[in-house]
Amino acid sequence: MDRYNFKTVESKWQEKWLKSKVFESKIDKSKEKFYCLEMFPYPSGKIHMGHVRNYTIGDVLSRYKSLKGFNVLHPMGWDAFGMPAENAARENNLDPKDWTNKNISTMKAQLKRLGLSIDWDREISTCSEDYYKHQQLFFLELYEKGLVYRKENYVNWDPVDQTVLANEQVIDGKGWRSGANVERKKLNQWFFNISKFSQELLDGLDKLEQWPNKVKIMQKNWIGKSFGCEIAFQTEGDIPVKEIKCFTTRPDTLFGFSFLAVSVDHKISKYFEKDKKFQKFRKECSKTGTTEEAIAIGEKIGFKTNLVAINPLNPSQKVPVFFANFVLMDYGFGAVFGCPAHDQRDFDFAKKYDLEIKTVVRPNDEDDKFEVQKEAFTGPGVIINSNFLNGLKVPDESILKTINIIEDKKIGKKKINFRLKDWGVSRQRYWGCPIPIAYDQNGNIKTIPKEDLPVKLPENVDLNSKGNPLDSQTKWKNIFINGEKYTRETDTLDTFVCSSWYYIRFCSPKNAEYGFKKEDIDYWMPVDQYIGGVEHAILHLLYSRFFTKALGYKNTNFKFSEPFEGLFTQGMVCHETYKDKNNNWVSPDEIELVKNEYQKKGEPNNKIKVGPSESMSKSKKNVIDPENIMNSYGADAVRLFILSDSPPEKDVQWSEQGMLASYKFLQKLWVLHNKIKNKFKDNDGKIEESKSLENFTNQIIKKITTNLENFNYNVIIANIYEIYNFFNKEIERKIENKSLKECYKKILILLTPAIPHFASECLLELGFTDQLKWPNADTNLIYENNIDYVVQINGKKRLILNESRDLDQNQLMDRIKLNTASEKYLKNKKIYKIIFVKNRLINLLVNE
RNA sequence: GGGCGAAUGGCGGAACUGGUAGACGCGUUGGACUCAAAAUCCAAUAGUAGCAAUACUGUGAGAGUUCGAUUCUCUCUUUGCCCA
Repeated sequence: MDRYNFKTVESKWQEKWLKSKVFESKIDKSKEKFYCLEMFPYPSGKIHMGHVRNYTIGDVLSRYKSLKGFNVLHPMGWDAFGMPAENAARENNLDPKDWTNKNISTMKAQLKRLGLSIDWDREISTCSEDYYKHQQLFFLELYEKGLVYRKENYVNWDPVDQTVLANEQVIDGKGWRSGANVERKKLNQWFFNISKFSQELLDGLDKLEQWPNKVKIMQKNWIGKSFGCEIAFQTEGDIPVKEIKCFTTRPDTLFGFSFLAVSVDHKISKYFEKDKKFQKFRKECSKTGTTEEAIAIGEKIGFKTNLVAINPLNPSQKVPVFFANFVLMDYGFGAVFGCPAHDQRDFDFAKKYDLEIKTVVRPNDEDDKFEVQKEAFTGPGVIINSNFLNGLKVPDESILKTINIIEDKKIGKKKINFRLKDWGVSRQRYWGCPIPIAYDQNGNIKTIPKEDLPVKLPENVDLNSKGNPLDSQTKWKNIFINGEKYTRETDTLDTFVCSSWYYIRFCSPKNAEYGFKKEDIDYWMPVDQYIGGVEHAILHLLYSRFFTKALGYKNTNFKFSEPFEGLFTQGMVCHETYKDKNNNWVSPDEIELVKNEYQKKGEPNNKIKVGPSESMSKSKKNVIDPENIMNSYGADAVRLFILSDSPPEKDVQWSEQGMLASYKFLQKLWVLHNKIKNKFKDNDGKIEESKSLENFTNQIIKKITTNLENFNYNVIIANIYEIYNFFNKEIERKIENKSLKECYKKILILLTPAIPHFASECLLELGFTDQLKWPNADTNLIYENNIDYVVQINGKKRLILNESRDLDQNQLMDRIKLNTASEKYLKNKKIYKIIFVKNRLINLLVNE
């Protein structure tokens, strides 16, 4: 008997699948569709284990749904624009396009080797003109709908990458890619008006029942709806400003007012521009980033003006007006009133500048003499020291009533504020989608005529120039439209724009006229199951939701409002980290185990320190290359291992031993398969002996089906091991041939989603070449006539009785009394209560 | 500081709507095969006591609800993620 040769089997099936186009998807209205999508990869060079995990999970689902009779769409493409291409091209003196396309072909071959059930006819790449020309058209359509605009704005500037970063691309005040300290800079930028959809994006979350709750909560927090009111404060001073508007969520603390703080970018700053001290202060402020986090952590500093603001509820009170670094122009009106007793930031500020701290809220369990001491009190309680507001319950009653009073007095009004800001999409980079805009001599915006699309990226661009390489492309930049001279926009679009609609393009990947065909998206959209990393929980998913809504805006033909019906976020692939005696990271294949201790290969005195298991990353060198693993063990074994060790939503720990075990298991399974194959030649089976086989088969069908439906893919692998253990014993007995054949065929179909090459080969060997269907569990065959009844005495398990099913309480009691083992528990004792659960257990409560 | 989640053998992890805790795998130990090793196969494997049948303890800690709690409620500890 041969060993299982994964090399020939796997490549044979991969060719076969490709040739017979089994994964090609066409609209078929007689069938229910299932659109399964995994987040498409960035073509960075080679696939990594994270991809293997992500796409294996998606493949298991696609294959399962397919066998279930769904018309499955399972496409793949490339998120091909972006900075790594530009950087790599610069370092190696290449064209980003060549670099990217080379990576794509490498990675495509690797994905094919994994045996994924992908419809490669639908492959798309965001850097191809066929893709981005439609994106440019969408841009113009959104511009016409008023959802795109240009404005001058402070931006997060990455001085290393020489580009603008969105707030969410700034982490700890540093650029998410370069790690450089982010600066503030004023630039003209293109924006998508995502904030117009704030409420809709928030409401839409409630309907996404198949999304993980934590992702919905993250998005909700990101959108950040807050309810409060705007208040106009009258001001006095020697500059011509009579009023400053503030937004607040705590108008009820207005009697605790002790200063008013405005952003350095507030319009009143123009009266201070000549002041040297103010200039210095402003510079100081620009050092702190613009993120909320940077502001919260950073020191609160202020610049006192000679203005005073009047408390509208208490006109005799006048307080100083400050410029302060913790107030952002983006939030509300760029001005807040300070109530130190009940806001920690204000409290810190007041301590520093020696301002009054007046307590106006007391906790429920304190009396009216309560005073804020070391920190602000922000909890619920009762309003005090506030004249006509006294006694109101904080927060609900007090806020609503105060807003009513403020509205009555006409000093402000109710207002809802969102934290979500418009999406800045301009990037000063070459390798991105060109923005289809030009400017006339006076700088007025001119849209590129639609018939002139796409605006192609120029080729042979010098990437070594500082800043945006497109700036120096004069030939490309200067154009004529209708005989008039214009200059092209040189910014390109954030690559998040490309990934915000690719799921739509997959429905009509070759449609030349437009980004999609209505017929196609009406059938395929929305995506039934989207699978990817949780790191995209906010940005990519929010942008995609926005893009769908923007395309549907003022467009009655657009039928869906949410792109992803179901979302699954998988965990990361981790590996132990290693450091040598010099504290340098060492990769797993550079070390060896000698006498229970790790050392660097061939260097007995270079001991290795084993660090915690962390997400695989090149910088920590704890990476396992999927290609090597596939060469040694084959695709099915890798799939088996990556699914087996942890639930898919949690991190999985890569283990060489586990990987090897999966490989060995397939060999064992192959031996078993051959035993079964030989058994078919015998004909002396008996019908009675096939009962347990049928019972087991139907039970395992039920288990695997439920586990597939619930994404318990690690348990499915355990179920497959159970199959092996059972059949390996059962095969030694005499089983009726017909029954064995039927059951085993079903079993092999169950194996198909996880280990498709192996299962297909086994099915073919036994001549099961008809259209395969997912088996249904026959519940009649699952129920056994005998049940293991659990007998508890005073809640403790004492006996297990195997008796016929459907016994009632009295019948079961009789059996217990007949059982000699029960005697010692029941002799001389009085049963005062019996709890009986049919076909399961009986609990006898006895007195001593 | 706020929100969400997690905690089960040496390890990764199972356990349906509250009903036999530890499925399945790794590792470990013993055995078979072998000159030997690897591979393979068989067996054992939560802890304590016992030759054994068996008994007691046991799902981060403490309380509560219940005939019965890994599962529900409260408090706490540790930890992860997100936001501030």
